[in-house]
Amino acid sequence: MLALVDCNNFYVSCERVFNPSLDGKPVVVLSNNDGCVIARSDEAKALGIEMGTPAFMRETFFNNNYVHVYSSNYVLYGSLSNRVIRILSTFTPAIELYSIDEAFLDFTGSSSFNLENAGGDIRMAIKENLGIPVTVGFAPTKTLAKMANRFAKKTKKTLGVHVLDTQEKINEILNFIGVGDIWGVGPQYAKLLVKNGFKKAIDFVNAPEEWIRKNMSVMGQRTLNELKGIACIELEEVTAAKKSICVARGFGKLLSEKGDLQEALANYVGMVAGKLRNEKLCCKIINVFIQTNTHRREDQQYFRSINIQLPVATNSSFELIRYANEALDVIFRAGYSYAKCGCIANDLIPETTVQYSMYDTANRHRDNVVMKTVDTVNGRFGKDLVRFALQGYGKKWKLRQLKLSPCYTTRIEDVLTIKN
DNA sequence: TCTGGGGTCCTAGGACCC
DNA sequence: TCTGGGGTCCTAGGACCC
Repeated sequence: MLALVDCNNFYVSCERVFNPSLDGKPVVVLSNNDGCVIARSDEAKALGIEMGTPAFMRETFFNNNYVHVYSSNYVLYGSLSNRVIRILSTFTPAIELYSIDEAFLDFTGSSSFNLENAGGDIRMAIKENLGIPVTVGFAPTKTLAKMANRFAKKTKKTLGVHVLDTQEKINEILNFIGVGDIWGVGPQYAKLLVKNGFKKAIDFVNAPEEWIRKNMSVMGQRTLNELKGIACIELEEVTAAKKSICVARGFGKLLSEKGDLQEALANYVGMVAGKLRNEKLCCKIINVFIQTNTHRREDQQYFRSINIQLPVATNSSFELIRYANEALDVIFRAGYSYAKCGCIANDLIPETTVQYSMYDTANRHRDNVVMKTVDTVNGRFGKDLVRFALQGYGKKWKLRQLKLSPCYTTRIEDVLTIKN
């Protein structure tokens, strides 16, 4: 049996841990740049606030309904996520970290104990130690465990735990859940399925396999098997090596000066390089892209990206910033209002297996020492004290984060003070 | 009349996930 | 004025090879 443990409204719950006055009130958390709603409390959902709603369109509504609005604080959420995982690890060592707020746990072989009780224990441990509410779904396959979890959240009767241990219980859910709520079926496939008469998950399960294979590729077929109880998606206890690392951001406002884009890009590339060093990886290819605001139909649109093949794989900030800047020279066109740019590192290899070149002109040993020192200094002060020239101090591109909560668990100045 | 077959690699685009 | 970011996988089509 597999369990899927999923934190309820995770980002909102994190905000509530350090601000209990938010309990029972409508709370939303916004995406980067305070763009759209990416997490909602139950009360916010009840008000009809949809996932992905642009915040600026609902500002009056938020004010009129006393909705508490927060910018996303990924440092805080990441830190609490680690603590959730630590608690989950005490229940079984067989665990896959699926996302910041979800984990699959394998209870195969422990069928002797009561799963309902085990689910209740998990919920209580995380609630009491961290103050975060979670929901647990048990089932023989990942896709069914997802479904059990979703069912537990939707019905409320289940007290946050649902176990799919008989075909009758599985059928009950398949009859209840719409195709769009199946894990692996997104909006496009949901539309296609409904158009062809498959409305509920049960219709999907009974659909002809050839039709699924033809219209939804092997992924659809896999989902079909998973729903029939045939496990096709393995538990990945070891986090797979990353295949790409990306940093891309919309700017706080539109930019048309090349210098401003250079500065933004240099900062994002610096972040990519930092992530690479963190994971002890180097990249052989970087992709740089710039784009205008696609929502503004009235504006001239421009999108362009370019791949740069590096002579020697690297994770050095100055080297990558230099290449990215050359890439920008190629793709930049004057006369557009740019809204976003980004850098993706591809073809990642471990630091230790970099193939050097006879014709290499860079002093890699020296560069590595410099980067290590920069990381140490910046790490100690918790911010980018040491910066590269192109990264500048203009910050015209900077994110809007007007409603950011403190980093309660990771920054000493932000630790809560208890009054006496 | 008849104009090969089998393979690899790369890229762009589309789907999905949280 | 303001519309997220970071990932994965699959497929089709084109270029190229012998």
